Amino acid sequence: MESSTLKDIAAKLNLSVATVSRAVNNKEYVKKETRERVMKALEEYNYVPNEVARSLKLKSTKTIAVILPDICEAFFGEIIKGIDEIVSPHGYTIIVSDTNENAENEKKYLEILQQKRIDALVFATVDLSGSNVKKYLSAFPVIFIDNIPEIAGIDSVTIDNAAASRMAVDYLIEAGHREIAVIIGSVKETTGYARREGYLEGLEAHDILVDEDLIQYGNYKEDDGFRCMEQLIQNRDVHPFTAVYVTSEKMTFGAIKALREYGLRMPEDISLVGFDVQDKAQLISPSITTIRQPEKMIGNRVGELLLRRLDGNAEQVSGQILLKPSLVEGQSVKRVN
Amino acid sequence: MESSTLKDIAAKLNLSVATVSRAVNNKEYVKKETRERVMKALEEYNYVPNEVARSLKLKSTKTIAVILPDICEAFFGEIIKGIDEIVSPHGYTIIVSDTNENAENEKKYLEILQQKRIDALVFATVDLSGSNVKKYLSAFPVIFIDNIPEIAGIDSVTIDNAAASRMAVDYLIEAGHREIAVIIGSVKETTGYARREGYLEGLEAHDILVDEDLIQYGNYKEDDGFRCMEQLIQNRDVHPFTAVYVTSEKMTFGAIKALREYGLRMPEDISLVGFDVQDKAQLISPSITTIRQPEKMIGNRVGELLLRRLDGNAEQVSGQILLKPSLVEGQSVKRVN
DNA sequence: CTGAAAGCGCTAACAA
DNA sequence: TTGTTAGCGCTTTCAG
Repeated sequence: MESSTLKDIAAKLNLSVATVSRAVNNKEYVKKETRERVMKALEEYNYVPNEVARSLKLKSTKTIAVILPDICEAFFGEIIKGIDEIVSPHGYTIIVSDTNENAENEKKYLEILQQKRIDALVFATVDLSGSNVKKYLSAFPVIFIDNIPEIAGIDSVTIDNAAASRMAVDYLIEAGHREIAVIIGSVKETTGYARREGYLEGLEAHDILVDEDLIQYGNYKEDDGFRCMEQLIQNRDVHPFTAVYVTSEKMTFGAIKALREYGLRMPEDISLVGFDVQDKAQLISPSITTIRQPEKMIGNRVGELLLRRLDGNAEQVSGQILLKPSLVEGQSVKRVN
Repeated sequence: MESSTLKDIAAKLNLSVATVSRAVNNKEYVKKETRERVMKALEEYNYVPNEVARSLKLKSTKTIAVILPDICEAFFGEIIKGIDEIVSPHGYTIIVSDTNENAENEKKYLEILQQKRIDALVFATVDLSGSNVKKYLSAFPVIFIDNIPEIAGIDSVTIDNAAASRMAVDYLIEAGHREIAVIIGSVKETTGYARREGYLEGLEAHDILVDEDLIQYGNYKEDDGFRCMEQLIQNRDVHPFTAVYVTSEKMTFGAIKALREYGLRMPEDISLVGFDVQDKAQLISPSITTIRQPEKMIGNRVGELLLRRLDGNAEQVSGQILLKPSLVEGQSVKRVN
């Protein structure tokens, strides 16, 4: 059946659109009897509110966009669920855009989303400089996750990445390792930078000298992990190590493949601590000791921050929320000595 | 900088909104010089088209919704990417809703999305009856994926599920197995039904008698896989089997866990063919022989079908597109005899 | 080639 | 308690 408009309903009932609108939206100043007549007509004539018209009038679409680099990563899925849990009871809908890790696509989506008049944005950017997003910061609230660009006064929700590295390094040292390599992301963005800091601090705290050649830089992809690990393995005579800490899931997988390819056993020959490794089926063996982020909680915090920004009761303290990571013990680290 | 409207621009330039609109939309009947003046002003006064107003006027939001049971499954992620690849060049944006495998949430989202006036829907439903979606079939084009409810004349894109089962069974028989158990979804929806048919056909074609007790029914979740496998194992004296075919990724994981728990080795004691198993890191060992769906291609076909429906050149033949699954060989099947 | 005017469906003063 | 009116920003006839 064709759906009808407020005007249609008003005509059928010999009322004004204003009155029907009030009834529909449960506003006051509608006689009980009138309200009932309207409610009945709504059913009868199949009224479906037009959210587009509503948005135009109210200048709010009740829509929150999430831009992320790869929708296939379960990590982001959990975050989205976490956000949704908080904002959907308030009538907000989430729309997701996948950039395929491509900064140009980010630019494209940013533009489209502004045209669609989203109310707010949650952004996991791959653009370290943040130059693309700058011009939108005044158009709608933006909350960064995962990767925080170097811009002053922005909102973000992440784990304490330095602390994460500290946990990994401390754990390895505790297990008796002292020659600890690391495969890390670009230090040009805050995430990579903080993870590196934590690693350095960890060594320092235990009076271990840093060997710069044991620090390899990748770009979070599996190939990078492979390449970095390969590099480490090849330099092994000059720069020996017994353990490696890899700072992303994909790089962890790549690193493990390199180990295999070079016939190195894990953990017998090399111990490994990964990052974000999600082994939902617990089928990987040996199971991997890994740093984990509280995805759901990240999503929840983002949702709460979002609501605060959208309420606009504007206590505009920029919120750099840091959550605690955890270390999940597997069998990929060998105790030595 | 505040963004401005067509009206603002028109005022600044002493033109009518109509003319400015024409210029902005690259329509004809605009003097070249005027067009240039407008284009320059657009920049200068920071004009951002209001897609909401446009949608209201044009009665099209250029938005395609995807409702799915769990956004964390990479399977759906790939499909979304596949759809996006096709439709985004035509100006459509995708919005994703995650129902957490809950039919009530499907209902909720269906309603919201209709209010938001989406142009079309791609639906991976968990509601076998399809009763929730029926009333929306006339409101916008709906294309079903993954799980096809029993409704006549709907569009869908799936793999040939019977053929998939045939492949799995033929493969096992070829490897010398004749006592083949199966863990399958509900046969009340077409997917489960077809997968069962394929299994039965496969046995029949090789003159193997069907033992109904070797057919276990679950609901696609990991727990179901575990429970079904457990059942099979416990009945093993009376209903022996050397191989099992499991028809979803989660159930496959559950089944493997049950095998482990009961001390059965794979493939030495029991051979297994899984479904949809995505071992992106190739870290599971032994690697699992599995049926795979061509996700990207499913997405592409959905996108194409969508465009055809949206163009509305209305060759309304309902499209039940069937794609070919494939079998990826791993090490979970043992050759016998 | 350009402008005036209507209207998409809704909300919110303001008046009655 | 209800109706009238204006207007959100845009597209599109139709007239000039």
